[in-house]
Amino acid sequence: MSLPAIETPVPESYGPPLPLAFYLQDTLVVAQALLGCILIHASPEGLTAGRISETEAYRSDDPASHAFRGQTARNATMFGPPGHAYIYLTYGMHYCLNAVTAPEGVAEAVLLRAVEPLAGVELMRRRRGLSEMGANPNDEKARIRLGRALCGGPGKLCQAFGLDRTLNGCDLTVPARLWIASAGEKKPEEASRIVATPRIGITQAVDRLWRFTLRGDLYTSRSQ
DNA sequence: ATCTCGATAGTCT
DNA sequence: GACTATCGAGATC
Repeated sequence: MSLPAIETPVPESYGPPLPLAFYLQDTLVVAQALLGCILIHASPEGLTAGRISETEAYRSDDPASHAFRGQTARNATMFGPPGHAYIYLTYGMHYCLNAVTAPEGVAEAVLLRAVEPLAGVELMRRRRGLSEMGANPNDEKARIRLGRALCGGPGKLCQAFGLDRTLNGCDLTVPARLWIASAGEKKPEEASRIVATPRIGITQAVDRLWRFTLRGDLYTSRSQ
């Protein structure tokens, strides 16, 4: 699946796209390593970007995974090559974005649940249908409130970024339309901030602590 | 702060 | 026909 690339300037600080090898690490490792990386969508309407703040891992041996009962038309992308976007509609009205992991044929993925908006906030606000929201950039509390309203949840994030089915299967390792950038070298102290909690909205395998956030990061779908 | 519920449509049994 | 990797509004504590 490939849509025409959108030529648009992207801040150097976002770093290069994460390479294929990144997505071939263990899915639990990928889910944690994606925290702090930058999700970027260059759309015809403009650029949106955000710092990934909440993820969930879905593995092949995992009753909560769409792919647990085998391949179907919906989950086919999960069985495809790693480093691609798996986007699906849930509850009849919300899209969810995943990064496919594991070698082709092994259906695993990481759900992106929340990001901190970095670029295209006005566009996000329009797409989310939010009008004026006291967005004084000097007020930290207000910034976090706005960030969570825009991108604090998997469905919100997809709406704010303008992601839908047409981007299902998009190659995330190529800076053309939708990709994930490294944000530069990881600070070693970041690893000590990772918090593992139960995944949200599932009824199977709730004992697996495969939802990941960074301690102190408030740009999440809920606290803790 | 935490809850309950309705919206809505595609997917799977 | 049941279920869903969600969200927002409204009620209640």
